[in-house]
Parts: sequence; structure tokens; C-alpha cells
Amino acid sequence: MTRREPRPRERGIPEATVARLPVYLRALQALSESGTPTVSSEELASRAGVNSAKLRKDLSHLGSYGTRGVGYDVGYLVYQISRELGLTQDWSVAIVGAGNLGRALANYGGFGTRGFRIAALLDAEPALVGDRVAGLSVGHIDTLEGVVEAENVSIGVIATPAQAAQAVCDRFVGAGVTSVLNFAPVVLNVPPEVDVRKVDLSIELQILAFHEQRKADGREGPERIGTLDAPPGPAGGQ
Amino acid sequence: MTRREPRPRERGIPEATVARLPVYLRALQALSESGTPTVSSEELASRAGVNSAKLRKDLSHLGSYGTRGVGYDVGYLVYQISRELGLTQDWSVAIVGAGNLGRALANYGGFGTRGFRIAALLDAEPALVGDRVAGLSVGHIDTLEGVVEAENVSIGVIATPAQAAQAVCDRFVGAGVTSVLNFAPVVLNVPPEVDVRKVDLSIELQILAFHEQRKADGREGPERIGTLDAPPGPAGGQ
DNA sequence: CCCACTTTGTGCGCGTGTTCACAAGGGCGT
DNA sequence: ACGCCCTTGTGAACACGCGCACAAAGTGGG
Ligand SMILES: NC(=O)c1ccc[n+]([C@@H]2O[C@H](COP(=O)([O-])OP(=O)(O)OC[C@H]3O[C@@H](n4cnc5c(N)ncnc54)[C@H](O)[C@@H]3O)[C@@H](O)[C@H]2O)c1
Ligand SMILES: NC(=O)c1ccc[n+]([C@@H]2O[C@H](COP(=O)([O-])OP(=O)(O)OC[C@H]3O[C@@H](n4cnc5c(N)ncnc54)[C@H](O)[C@@H]3O)[C@@H](O)[C@H]2O)c1
Repeated sequence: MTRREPRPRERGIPEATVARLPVYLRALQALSESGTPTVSSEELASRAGVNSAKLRKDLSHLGSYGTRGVGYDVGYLVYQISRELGLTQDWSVAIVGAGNLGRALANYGGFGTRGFRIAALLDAEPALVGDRVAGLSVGHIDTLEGVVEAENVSIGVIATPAQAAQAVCDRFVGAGVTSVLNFAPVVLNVPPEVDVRKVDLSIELQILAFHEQRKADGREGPERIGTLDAPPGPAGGQ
Repeated sequence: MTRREPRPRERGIPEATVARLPVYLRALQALSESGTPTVSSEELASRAGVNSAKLRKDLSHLGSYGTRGVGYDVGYLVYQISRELGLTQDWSVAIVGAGNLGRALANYGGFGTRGFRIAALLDAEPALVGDRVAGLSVGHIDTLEGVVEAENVSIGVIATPAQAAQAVCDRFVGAGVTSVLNFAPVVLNVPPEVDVRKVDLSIELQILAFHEQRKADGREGPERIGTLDAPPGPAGGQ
């Protein structure tokens, strides 16, 4: 009858953990640079802004890399997390849309240092093609497929206006890209093997506004001034 | 002993729902502009990229605004969601850091149209103060407290280098700002009444890399080529 | 060599979120 | 006026993630 297991957690690492590993990694790299040899879960958790039990459980998914009574070896943990996240290899990224955001991204130095190489910056606007941004020459969107193949691009970044985003995404997918980071405020349609992550600044602001309004309601509320019933938001959950 | 309740869901709307309301709102506004009077949960869910049962449950938290056998009145729902999110009032935003990202944000037109007004763009670099960006003059960071008060700023955006972020955040909090959107790759420390949301592009790329690596493992795996056991990621969960 | 101390790794209960599936409800045609 | 059909709203089961609390395990001192 072949009962399909609900989701065999393909190799064991929960999505929520994956999202936190980069935060731990950053904290560990800072420790490493300051020469700290080992760190306790309590200390590292504090720097990462999480509960120490959660941190230990997260790390336990990678294996037993701690020493009881001592803590974790910083250098070793840096390596293990990097390996698990796939940062021991380099990844080529193509950015489409050389507007405000695309240029800011291309100019940002923080990517290269983490194994992400910006292979191309493409745009549809002829006037922009050829511009030099951060040592990169803006290419024409029609070269997308060629660039993806030639540069072995595996991550596509969409920084075009909303109305162009789906078409750009389709071209990425058609060219074989299976990971997309989308800044345009639209829901992208992709086949199931493609991962899409979206960054939507308007949504972030709207969520903040929601909580802000709630706080204000509490403050100006009719007859429960100063009650401070419950923390008005998820308080600090970054 | 004042036991602090875990979180009594202060007025009933789950956090996960709040995060989706802006997506529904955007889809509804598009429908509204195209003159569609009503929409079914199935149709709206499809446009928002979610399951229709989830959509109905989300909307049910706002009240019973649908009509059985018909669907939801587009205009009415736009209003209800806007009101719930606090978008019927205007919010003043201050951006600190007039670098690549700060300028891109200031230049972005998509905020004003949703009730967010950029009240100020501040920087510590004297050479930048006075620059005009998107009809705004870059102010000096030392005017932060004054601007927050004068412009009634309730949301602070941090677009400075990582090392300056905590200090800027402290000044925001000191000035009375209780909502912060942070682009710098650091964990901010704030009192519990302050909401922090972070946008971290490096983390997004690292998460994509993780799934990409996993997909590659499956493809090149020793003896299970083409098995396609389980979808390698949360497949399309943007 | 043993004991006290520190810190990891995890079992377990709990709250949150997701999805299915269906009864209840309302419109519309006849 | 009645009944059919469509769509909502939600109960219930299930999956997931969180954090407490503690046993297991390793360290260092005497
Ligand atoms: N700038 C921001 O701070 C910000 C904030 C939130 C969201 N966004 C979103 O990010 C996206 C980009 O924003 P921006 O401010 O950089 O916009 P922009 O208008 O400055 O840049 C968009 C660029 O995309 C190019 N483009 C248009 N159609 C294209 C196509 N089919 N193929 C390739 N390139 C194409 C344009 O020529 C332009 O250079 C938009 O969807 C916007 O909604 C931006
Ligand atoms: N540009 C991107 O695409 C990108 C991507 C990911 C993350 N980030 C992060 O966003 C932040 C800003 O990035 P950016 O590319 O705009 O950097 P940037 O260096 O171009 O701009 C930073 C600005 O902040 C100003 N600043 C420095 N210290 C300050 C202080 N104490 N008070 C006020 N202003 C101060 C600087 O003068 C500068 O103008 C960084 O933390 C970066 O890591 C940027």
C-alpha cells in the first residue's frame, strides 16, 4: 500500500534550524576572529539571540560536535556549519534588474566574503547595458541563458519591477536555475523543484505597523491604562 | 507572583496570519483595480499562493466578511484588512544610513503608496549630509531625536554598517521608537516592548545554497539517480 | 582514583500552525 | 416558495517547533 511518510525530513535538518545556522555561523566567525577557542551553548546562544536549549538542539542535528563540561570548538563548528550550508563551495549568482536595488546588491561587499560570487548583472534597458557597477558590466537580459550556462549560475536574484518578475523567473527556470531570490512584490509561480525565497520590504513595514497600532491601542485604550496585560507583540523575535 | 502568561494572543490574530494579510491585500488591490466585485477563497488563495482553507481561516480571524455561495466583496475586504493592519493611518519612517541600501530604499516609490512616509534619511558622514535623495535632504544623525519627535516617527530603519547598528538602534529606542526594521547583519538587543524585524540577504542566500546543495547531492548521488524520493525543499513556500 | 562541577544532548509536554473535510448558510433559478 | 448548488466558516487531526528540565558525559582538583 506504500504509505507515503508525511515528509521523511529528507536528511534530518528542520527548516527552522537551517534558517538559524547562518546566524550561529556569523557569531562563531566573530569569536574565531577574536581568537576564542571554545564557546558554551549559553554564550553562543546569547550572541545569536536565541534560547540555549534551542541552539543545542539545532547543533545536535549536525552531529555531536560539543564536549560536555567544555562547550564547542569554535573553528570546528565554523567548518561543520559551513559544510552543512554548502558554503565550502562557491555559488554563482545572477542579478536581473540594474535599478536602485540591483545596484545596491551588486555594490554590497558582504556576499563575496561568504562564497557568493555575482556572476552577472542584467537589465532590459539598453541605456543601462554596458554601465559598470562594482567592477561588473551590466549585461543585456537576452544573454541570461548564456550567462547561466557559462558561469554555472545556480541562484537567480530578481530585482525588476513587479510586472516583469514572473517573466524573468520563467527564464531563470528555463535556463535551469532552481533557486530564486525575489525582491519584487509578486507571488512567483514555479515548478515544485524550484525554491523561491522572497524579500518584501513593504510586507515587513506592514507587519510592524500592525503591532505598532496594537501597542497604540493599548496605550490609549479606554479604561485599561497601564494594565500592561501581555507584551503587545512577539517582543524581540527578530 | 504575577505569572506571565505565555502569550494570550492579545486580540486574536495569529502572527502567521498577520504576515500573510499584506499578501492578500496586494492581490485584492489588483482585483479591485481590474474592477472585480467579488472573489472566492479559491481564486484569491491561488493568487496569493496559499491553500484556500488557510486563506479562509486567516480571514475568519478578522470577522465573517464573506458571503456563502458567493465569495468575498473585494472592496470591503481591502478596507477590513487595511484597517486591521493599521494602514488607514499614515506612518512616518526614518532611515539611518544613506549608503547603497538607504538610498535605494529612499528612492523606492512603493512605500508612499501604502501609507508609509519617509520622514528622514540620516547619516553620520558629513560629506553626505545635505545630499538630496528622492526629494529628501540627508540629515545628520545627531538630529535623530529631534526628527523622531517632530515628525512623529514610529518606525526606524537601520541601513548602516553592522558595527554601527546597535548604537543607532539604541538611539531610536531612546527616542521612543518601538518598531525597527534592521538590514545590518547583527542581532539587535532591545527592550521587550520594541519589535525588531530583520532583513538579511546573506542569510537568504545561505538558505538557498543549503537546499541547492541538497538537490545537487540527490542528483549526483551514487545509486539513486532519478528516484526523486521527496521534494528536496519546501517547494515553493515563498 | 574518586568526586564535584560544568555543560552537552534529548525526552517530553505544550502551543502554534496547517490541512482536510463537512455542516451550515445564502443566492438564484424555476 | 422551494430546493439545488456553490462557497464559507470551522471542528478535528496532524505536523512542527519551542523550551524546560534532567540524565549522561567529560574535566579538573584533591
Ligand atoms: N528599491 C527598493 O528599496 C525596493 C524596496 C522594496 C521593493 N523593491 C522592489 O524591488 C524591485 C526593484 O526595485 P528598484 O527600486 O531597483 O526598481 P528600479 O525601477 O530602480 O529598477 C528596476 C530595473 O529593472 C529593469 N527592468 C525592467 N524590466 C526588466 C526586464 N523585463 N528584464 C530585465 N530588467 C528589467 C529596469 O530597466 C530597471 O533598471 C521592484 O520590484 C521593487 O518593487 C525595491
Ligand atoms: N547593499 C546591499 O545590498 C546590502 C545587502 C545586504 C546587507 N546589507 C547591509 O545593509 C547595511 C548597509 O549597506 P550599504 O551597502 O548601504 O552600506 P554603505 O556602506 O553603502 O552605507 C552605509 C552608510 O551608513 C553610514 N553610517 C556609518 N555609521 C553610521 C552611524 N553611526 N550613524 C549613521 N550612519 C552611519 C555611512 O556613512 C554610510 O553612508 C550594511 O549593514 C550591510 O551589511 C546591504
